[in-house]
Amino acid sequence: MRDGTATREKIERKAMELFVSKGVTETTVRDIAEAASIAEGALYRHFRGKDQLILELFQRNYGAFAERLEALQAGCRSTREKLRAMIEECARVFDADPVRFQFLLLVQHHSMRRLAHDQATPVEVVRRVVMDGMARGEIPKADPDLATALVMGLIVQPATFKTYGRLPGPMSPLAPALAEACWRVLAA
Amino acid sequence: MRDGTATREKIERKAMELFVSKGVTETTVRDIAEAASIAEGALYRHFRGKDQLILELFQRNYGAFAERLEALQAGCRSTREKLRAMIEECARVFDADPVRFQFLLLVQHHSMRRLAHDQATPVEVVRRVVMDGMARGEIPKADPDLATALVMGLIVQPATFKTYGRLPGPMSPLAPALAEACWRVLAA
Amino acid sequence: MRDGTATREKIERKAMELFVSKGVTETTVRDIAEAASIAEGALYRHFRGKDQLILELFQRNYGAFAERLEALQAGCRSTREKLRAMIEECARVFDADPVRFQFLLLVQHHSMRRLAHDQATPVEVVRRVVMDGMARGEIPKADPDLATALVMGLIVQPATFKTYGRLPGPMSPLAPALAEACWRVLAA
Amino acid sequence: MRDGTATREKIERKAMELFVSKGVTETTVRDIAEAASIAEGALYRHFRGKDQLILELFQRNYGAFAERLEALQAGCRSTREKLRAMIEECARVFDADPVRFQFLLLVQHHSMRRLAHDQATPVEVVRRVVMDGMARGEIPKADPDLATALVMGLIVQPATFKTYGRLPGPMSPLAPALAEACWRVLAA
DNA sequence: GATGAATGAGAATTCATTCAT
DNA sequence: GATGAATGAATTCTCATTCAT
Repeated sequence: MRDGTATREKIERKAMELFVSKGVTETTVRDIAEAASIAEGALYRHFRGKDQLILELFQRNYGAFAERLEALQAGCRSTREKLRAMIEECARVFDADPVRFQFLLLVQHHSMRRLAHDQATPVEVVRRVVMDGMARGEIPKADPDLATALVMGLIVQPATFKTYGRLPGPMSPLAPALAEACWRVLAA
Repeated sequence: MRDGTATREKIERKAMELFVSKGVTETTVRDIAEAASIAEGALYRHFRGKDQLILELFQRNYGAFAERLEALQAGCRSTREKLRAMIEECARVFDADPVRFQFLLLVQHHSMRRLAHDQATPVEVVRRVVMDGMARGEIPKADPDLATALVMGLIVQPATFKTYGRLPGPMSPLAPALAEACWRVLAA
Repeated sequence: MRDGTATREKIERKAMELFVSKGVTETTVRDIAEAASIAEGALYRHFRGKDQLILELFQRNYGAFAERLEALQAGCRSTREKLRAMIEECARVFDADPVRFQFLLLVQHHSMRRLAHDQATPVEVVRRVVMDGMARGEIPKADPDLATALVMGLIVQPATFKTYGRLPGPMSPLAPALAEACWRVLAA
Repeated sequence: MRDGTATREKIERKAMELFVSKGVTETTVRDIAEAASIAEGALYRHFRGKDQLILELFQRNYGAFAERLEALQAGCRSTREKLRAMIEECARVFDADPVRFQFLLLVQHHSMRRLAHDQATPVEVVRRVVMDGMARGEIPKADPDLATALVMGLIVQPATFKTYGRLPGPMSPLAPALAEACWRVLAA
């Protein structure tokens, strides 16, 4: 294996899977190495340590996710469309790679503090869309943070239910209903 | 502290505080013992071990919380009132003892599996209220699990925002707005 | 073993012995634990880690040694007597506990930086005696640092020779010769 | 660098620098490879391993140093001149390449055992000069090992002081004073 | 000859739990 | 009942060395 990139990606994937299924602290470096079929020490050629692996995994995915949401909302005219587009994207990501989505949910509070201050986050994108909607009069004025919390809750909690088997099947078919729920919550 | 009960309660309280502030795995038995001003070994006089402490803490509080919600909803006529009463109770609990509320949020997925199968949970209480509402025609028929997820999201996410400082102040003043949001989401 | 003091002292002694015979980095915590007949983890109840063990061992012994030299020189009238008293003490310490002496020699440069700045060192005591002697006219004026180096060399190198078996027998019988050598080097 | 010799020399030099500044055990093969701008594995093309690198470095330099001292003393008539010439050479070597000098000081005890038994050492050269001086009546008869230790101390300790910054400037200007000190120590 | 990914045998350290006092 | 020293297994991480490319 001349190219370490393949190993690195295998580590990342297996690590995310284990973090999600067992918990971050409960997953040992040995677990990850075994799952990736490499020796324990090999991991350290690719990541400075477990912490940095977690952080890097989080930063890259969280940032990319935020950017995708940002691009999507920027391509929509109305606030309602923006919300729908973002929710659809969330559902798409969840279905395409549930582990990735759950990983972000899992470590977000722990890794958030160590995030670069200028890095965009999905929550901030949602918050900005909500505030813009209020500024433009498309949504009645209200506490933007509470509104953001409500929108996030309507997305995150169904995803959590799906993760723990309380809701069966893929997420995407629910997207329209979630978008509708968001709109009802925000609209007068 | 002539009575072992006082020590036991101190252990429980300090343990919850540490679990919430540092994480469960990150909190050591020594941490708990120090915070409770007892020797490490003394903890084992009151609990079989760390795991059992966590489980017991979770079971008792989760169960009691579910019972309170159950009693409240049973005392209300309409589904709308039931929801409002439950949300107010959640907010009250959060404000009265944020640590306890956050602890339940924190370990719910981890400890859930080991829960006695017949034990009631807050989620089940909410789910039953929602289903009853649909059966009674007070709420339009829809997927009851999705509906439950949405209601839970509208409660849990604001609490999470408060926990991480994204939303200031106590939770109770938000209760009416959350109840209203729930109703809009559930109603046709 | 209710009292941890005995264990602690056993750790300190065995650690010094191993450090001197194998080298500091080459001595593992397991080596020390085995030599002290305790489990590896037990060491950490007495010392925060290997580094702190080394530092504490050094600080206490180096400081105590400096104080003994200081007290001895203070009790002497002339510079010549001061030097002789200090050299005799060095030889006595070497003979009474060669491991301790060699340990100080071994880690002095490594641990010196982390020494509290106000802590006295044997080198400083010697340097002060030399400077006083020059100020009082008992020794011809010269570079005090070079003079200190020469005196130290006349003590340390024989000790090193003894350590590596180039010089047999105890150190104390050599003390008069070393004191005489010092005086010749310093005197006009 | 078309010639492997250049690479080998770069490895040797950088290794010595690192050994002196960080310690031998604390210097990793990777450290050396990085400093020498080669890949980790490439080092093994030139040396069988880290240990052999150290040993080779030591043997060659220690032996060459001994030979230089031997040649110098052989070219002098009196013991006093021999000592002066050797001390001047030590100072010259120290000033020309302090790292090399310090490296020898550093690993001498560690590497000494593995030295070929017939290889000359600087200590032995000094010892022979001292013994000859006694045999010839130029130095009063005394324990030749002790005398050797004293001479070595008067050279090594100032070098150590210089290494750790206790004595400023180059070593060569001190040579006459050191030679004088040696003579006083040895002479009746 | 060079590269650097991979190995695997430890290294230091942590921590739930036990147990002598 | 309480104490805290001791245990021992597990964890993260290091590093000399090997080897496929």
